[in-house]
Parts: sequence; C-alpha cells; structure tokens
Amino acid sequence: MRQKNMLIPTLRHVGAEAEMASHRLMLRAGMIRQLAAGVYTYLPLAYRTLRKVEQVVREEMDRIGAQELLLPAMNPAELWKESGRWETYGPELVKLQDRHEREFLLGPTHEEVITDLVRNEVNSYKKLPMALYQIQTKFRDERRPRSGLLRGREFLMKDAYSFHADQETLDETYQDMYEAYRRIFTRLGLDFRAVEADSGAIGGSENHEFMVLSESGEDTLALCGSCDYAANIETAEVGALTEAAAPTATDVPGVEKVSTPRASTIDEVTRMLGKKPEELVKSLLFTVDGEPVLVLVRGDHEANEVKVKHVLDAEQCELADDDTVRRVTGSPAGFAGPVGLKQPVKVVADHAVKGMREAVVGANEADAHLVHVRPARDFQVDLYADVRTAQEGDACPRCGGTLRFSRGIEVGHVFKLGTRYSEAMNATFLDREGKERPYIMGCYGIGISRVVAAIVEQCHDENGIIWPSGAAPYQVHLIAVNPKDPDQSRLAEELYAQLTADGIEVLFDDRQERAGVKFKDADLLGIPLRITVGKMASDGRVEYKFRRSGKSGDLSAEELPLKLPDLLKKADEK
RNA sequence: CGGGGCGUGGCUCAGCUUGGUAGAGCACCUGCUUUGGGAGCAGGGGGUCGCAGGUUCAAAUCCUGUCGCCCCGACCA
Repeated sequence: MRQKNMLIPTLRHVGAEAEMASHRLMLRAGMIRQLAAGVYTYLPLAYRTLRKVEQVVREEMDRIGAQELLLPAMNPAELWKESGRWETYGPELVKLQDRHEREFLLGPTHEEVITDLVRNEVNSYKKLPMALYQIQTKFRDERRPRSGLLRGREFLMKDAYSFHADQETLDETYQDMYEAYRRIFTRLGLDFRAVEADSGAIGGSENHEFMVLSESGEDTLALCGSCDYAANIETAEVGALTEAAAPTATDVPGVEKVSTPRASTIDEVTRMLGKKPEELVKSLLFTVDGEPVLVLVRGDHEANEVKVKHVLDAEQCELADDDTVRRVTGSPAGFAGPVGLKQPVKVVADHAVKGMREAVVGANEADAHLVHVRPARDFQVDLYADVRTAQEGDACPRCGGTLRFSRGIEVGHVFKLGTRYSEAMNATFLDREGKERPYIMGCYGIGISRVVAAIVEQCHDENGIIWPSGAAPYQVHLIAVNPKDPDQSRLAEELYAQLTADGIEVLFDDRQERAGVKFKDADLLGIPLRITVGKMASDGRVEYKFRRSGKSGDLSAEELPLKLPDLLKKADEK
C-alpha cells in the first residue's frame, strides 16, 4: 500500500486526556479515533492489526475443531429474562426498543443466544460435544469507560461456547481451549500468565484468566516464585502454614473495655492504644444473600468479598450499610466486634484470627474497644476459613513458597459453566438411555480489541509502537527518502513492485516529506522491518533496520528479495 | 454513582480573574528554496468560543441550566 494515499493521520501531540501508553500511541499513530466515551473508530492500520489478531485466533480455534458462526448482536429481551440476566446484568446492558416498543439489547456476551440455538437444533448426545465460536462486536454500558481500547463500551471479542453430554468431554475441551489460548498469546508475542480467577456474573466453577503482564493493568496477580501457582488477587488463596495453630496461653487477663473516642479505623485505634495492626481484629459486617454475617480478619489484613461469598456458597455479598450495622451491633460503623452483639449473627473468621493470643476488638458501642479478647474464650466463631485478601510475601497455598504481586491486563477468560444456562433455559438433549438432560457447557472469551491495546502496552518505547510480527499491520516499511531523486525513486518503485509480487505486505512511504518526518513516523507506526532507499540507491544498495533491536545494515537491492525471509525472521529478536 | 477537571479553527493550547476588533504553534492551500531524524521564506483559507436561557449599550469572559469529554474512587469482568 502506498502511504501517500493511505489514511494514517499521525499526530505529533495528543491531548492530556489520553494517559495510557497504548491509548496515546494508537491515537498518535493514526490508528484509532474516539467517537464517544468508550467508542472508537479503527482506522486502516488498526483494522489490519485487528484482523491479524483475529486470524491467529481463528487458526487456533479451527485447529481444535471449534466451528465459526455469527450470532446476532441485537437480542430480544425475552431470552435474557429467561436466563435471569435481564435483571442481574443490570445497567451494564445496552437496552433499546423497536418501533413496536418491544425490548431488545445489544449483546455483551452470548450464552443466551447460543444456548437457544443449540437447544433448538441439537437434541441428541450423538452430536456432542460441540464447540462454536464467533468474532463480533460486543456492547457493555460501562460505568466508566477508560484507557482507550482497554475498556470500551463497544469492543471486539471472540467468544466460544462448548456443549457436552458429560463432564469428561468438558474437561477435555477446556484443556484444548486452554492450550489454544497459550498458543494464541505466544504467537502474538505477549508475556502472559494464566491465573486462577473468580467467575463473576457469568457463573460456573473452574476458570482461568489469561493476563498480559503490564504495570498499567487493572488487575493484581499473585504469582508464586517457587512453583507455577498464579491467581488473581480476588481469589488468591493464602497458605495457612503458620497461622492455624491456636495458642494455649492461660495468662491472658480478662476482657477490659477502653475508651477510644472517634477512633473508628485500624490506623486510629493502633495510634490511640499503642498497638500494632496485627494485634487488632477487624470486624466487618457483610450482607450475604440478604443475611448479615460478621467477618473477622486480623487488623493488618483485608477481608475479601469474593472469598466470603464462596465460603458461604452465596450468590451475593456486599458490605452492610450503616443502618444494618447499627441494628446488628448497636453501634456506628467502626466499633463493631464479635463480643456482645445486639443481634446474634453468623460469625466467619479468617484462619489468622485463630492464631491470635489476644486481640483488640470493637466494643459494639461508640468510642470504645475491648482489649485482652481471646478467640474461643470470649467469643464463638461459626466458621474458620480463608477469607482475607492475599498480601505480597504471603505463603503460596501450593508449595509454601513466597507470593509476589504483579499487574495484569485480562485478555482472555475460560470457564466451565456447567448447567447454569442450560437448566435456566431448559436446554436439553437425549442421552444414550433416551433420558432428557441439560447440556454441560463451557465458555471461552478473548477480547480481540483489548489484545491489540495490550500488545501496544507491552511493546513500545519512547518513539512509538514496536509490533511483534504476528500482529504487525505490515511486515515491511519501505521508505523512499527522497522520491524526487530519480535513482531513489526508480529503485524504491522496483522494490515495492517486486516485494508485493512476492506476497510481502509492504507499506511504501512514497510521500513528499522530508526524511526526518518519514523516520519519525516509521518509528511511531512500529512496523518490524524498515527498508530505506536513500543515498546508496545510485550504487543499487539499500538499508535495513529492525524496529525492535534497532540493529541495521545494508545490502544490494538485487539480493533483498532473496534475503527478506531471513530478515523477517530476525525482526522479533531483541 | 461520589469527588475533581476540561469544552475556543482539523490538532495542541493561550485569552476568562478585571466584559469592549478572537489569538499562537502545528496541520492545510499556492510559490520559491531545501531533501538521511518532525525544514526555511513569502502569501493564503478556515472559528455560531459545546448548547440554551439570563444580566448588560456590549458576553469566549459574569450568572443559571443543560449536554459532552477526561481523571481518581466505588462498581464490573
């Protein structure tokens, strides 16, 4: 493609509003333009990269036998009411009405639609297992779209769904997908980890997120330095090694009430009483499926809602509001404790609490705390469990090694859904015995547009993007330094024709611009291999330069087509 | 949803406090020179100052409302 005629509106500056490297660079490189909050146009360069990523995904999906189809983006409300998600997905859904005032939505994901299709068309175990996928624009009315392509309201996603008659084939397909995802992100040149995660609103049991490691990621990952344990912080388990044993001290004095005026935070209480945070017990009241539950964690730990939810096998879990706290504890928030509650409630405590010799707790009255409180002696715990958020340096739950934290961008997620949707939507098949049973399902997503942004986030320098060759919009950036020079112009034109004929994807900078402009733009666009036709053109020689390593050299134009495959192979070297 | 900020040629921004001819740089068009890391000179085109009310002889500027966008947090995956 000739750059002279191509829509690549590069910018020297972008506004202060774009903060993320990927957002700024894609704007500057003339790849994307914003139309509304979280809604972007993909210009020709970005669209090429998007299609490259799609292609890699397609090849790996097809390779494991998944079939591509295309589902409607516009879904009738009835289907979503059937699964219950018209309500539970809530304000994130982009809803609309047709002229007859019938309700529709723009799909944020497609479990309902695919389940409806399969329940109508696949009725026998003989057709199972079956995996279907699509690559399509999704819509989510995010509360706060941000970071350019990383969190938009409209984005491109690959979503796959598998249907099974038994758990074994689900396990197999899940494993196939997992391996396919590893190949996809590896081919795209990404540094990533597969981590254990929470399944969130989609539901289901076993699941892994694929995370691109990046300081600017929204998620925190706990990674073991000694084994391959890796988990999202929201579910990362805590190794219980040193915390389980309850001490047997008998010389702890009785409970004593102390005055702690206006000290409602751990920080304030420790300062007022001269204690360390780990000598306190933090008491948090949650509302779990409508019931109040008191959760106890050590003062230097954080309670983890997701874990509380799982431990109690609950659907919903959130911090109780002030009115509930007052009703249950009899005191304002910040002074709750497990001793002398106004209303009896279920008490769940973190393992670390069990190991405390004595503790400071809220007194369930304003401006007071209790000291010398011993678990078991002074209050009862219904359940000891892992309900705190892991911290850097905690023990690995698998090998006892040390957990380190890292940030990541979620680019893929694989779930075992089970029968969550097939049961809700009465989607069944006939098994070998002629008995009607719900499909066992899995679902597997990759955020295609987010992958593109994640690549830029991970692969760039101060001058611009550095595309891994698997995702680059073009393989070669051919530059005619001075197109008015007859030698340069002729040689560049010849090379462009030759390379294009050889099937190489070439972006040919034939613009009437100064050399500096072209080089700056080339660095910004980040095409892996640059071929420069300049001063040496009269001797029939050209220069090559790798965007990634910066290494360069020159060779005769005649041997270039022959040596190009070799050069392209070296383009990804550091 | 809570807090903070910003809307002025295509882009980045100044002007607003203290009301009085709408500016700069970049980009764009023409010509000449220049041609290996974002060129120089000369000439030129382009803005209902987000929108709607209000105050005033007079509003980009002051007041009210509204819409849009960005950032932090909460939320979501």
